[in-house]
Amino acid sequence: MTDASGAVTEALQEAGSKRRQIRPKAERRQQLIDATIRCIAQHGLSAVTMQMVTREAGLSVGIANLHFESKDNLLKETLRFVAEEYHGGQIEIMEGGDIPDLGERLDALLDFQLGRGVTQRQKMSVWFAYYGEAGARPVYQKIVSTVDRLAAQKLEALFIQIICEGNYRGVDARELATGYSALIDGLHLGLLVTPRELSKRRARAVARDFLRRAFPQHIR
Amino acid sequence: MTDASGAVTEALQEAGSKRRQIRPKAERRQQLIDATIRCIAQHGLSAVTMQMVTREAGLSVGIANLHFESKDNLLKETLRFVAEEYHGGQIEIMEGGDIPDLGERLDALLDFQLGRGVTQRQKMSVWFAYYGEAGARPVYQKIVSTVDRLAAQKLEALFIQIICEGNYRGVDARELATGYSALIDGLHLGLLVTPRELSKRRARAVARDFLRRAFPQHIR
DNA sequence: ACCCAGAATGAATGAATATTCATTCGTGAT
DNA sequence: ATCACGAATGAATATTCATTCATTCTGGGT
Repeated sequence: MTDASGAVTEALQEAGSKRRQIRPKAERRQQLIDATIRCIAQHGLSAVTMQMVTREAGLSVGIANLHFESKDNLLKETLRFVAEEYHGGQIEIMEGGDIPDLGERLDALLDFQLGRGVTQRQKMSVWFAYYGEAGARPVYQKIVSTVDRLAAQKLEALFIQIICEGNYRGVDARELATGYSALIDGLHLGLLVTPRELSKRRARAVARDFLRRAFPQHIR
Repeated sequence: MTDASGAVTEALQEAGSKRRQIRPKAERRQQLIDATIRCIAQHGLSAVTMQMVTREAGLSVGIANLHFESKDNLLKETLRFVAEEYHGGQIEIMEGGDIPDLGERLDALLDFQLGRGVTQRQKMSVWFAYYGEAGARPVYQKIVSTVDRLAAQKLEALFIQIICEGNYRGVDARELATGYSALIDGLHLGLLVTPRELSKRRARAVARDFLRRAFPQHIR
């Protein structure tokens, strides 16, 4: 019976019913964060309103202030979510217990960074919307730099392993890691702002080229 | 006498006098654009108000709508100014009639892109604030991609010259240009968001390294 | 000296929006 | 079946902000 009533509820909601649903706090929070991401991507950070977000989430305006205390906080938590999702995925690959071959691991990283999931316009828009405000908002800066630092360390560690394994000379792991990260960021930016000039395919080729120059034995 | 009265006026204004000054349209426009840049850098694009901009410019609120027809337009024109300033400077160097040596020209480009003028927080903030909104605002996208395309062509042309001169093999000018542009963008982003982790000095070193790998004979 | 075109002002207006809170209603416990 | 807790609602409030425009003032032309 539960299933049936669930289906009915869903149908009613899609039809615009105002049937009220009580759900756990964590679920509502995620629902609102997801809606916020969609709104930022579609309308831009500066145009996002609470009404817009809650309508997108199919909820009432009051709910946002119930689960997050303010709009500011909702935006902050949304950034935290996106940042952790992106860097978390990266870090998992870089630590990569499941991919022993270092060359393959690099490829997996590249796939993640320029593959379907991350380069969806939605996520990129959100990412850069916050970067744009970071100059003026220390809170955003802190959230981003915290996860960023960790990812940078992991990347450097991976590069060091590769340098050892390949016995590469005259290569500074740290500098290379900085360059690679910057390159990926720049490519994301290009994909977002000038998708006409830069295809995903080409972005991947460019990044791969960078790695090939540095680690010719690992990237063929 | 003109000079003296100018000095007096300035002094009065600094002291908070409300003495009214009539100035040519072009000058007022620039004054407002400059104020807008400062406001975006300090408060973030989404927090900028007309009151804020006009106060920063030392003018009344009405004036902004006199010279630009709306806030939207003021923001659009400000982006156009910043974009043209940045790309104009770049293009001038790349065409570089005054620097015949190609290696030196590359160095000059690097100096411009990661030197004092461009990497001032102010300019970078503005730059990325707009990028952040570009996903949702076709107008911004168009302004940026127009100047971007031109700069990309010039860079490619310069790289082709260098490849010929150095007789480099297996290097695709277009792909390299894409990579270099993306790298510079990414470094700007790093300088803006995580200045603690990335100094200007290191950013320069990273970019130089990229060029050295590609054109070892030209960059020492 | 005096005009007056039009630059500049800023109080007033109205629209947009974050936040509040009195009320409603679903749900699990009894 | 009933209750009571608290999740959910959305109309109302207070604030902020873009835009307008009646008025004031400047400076070049006569």
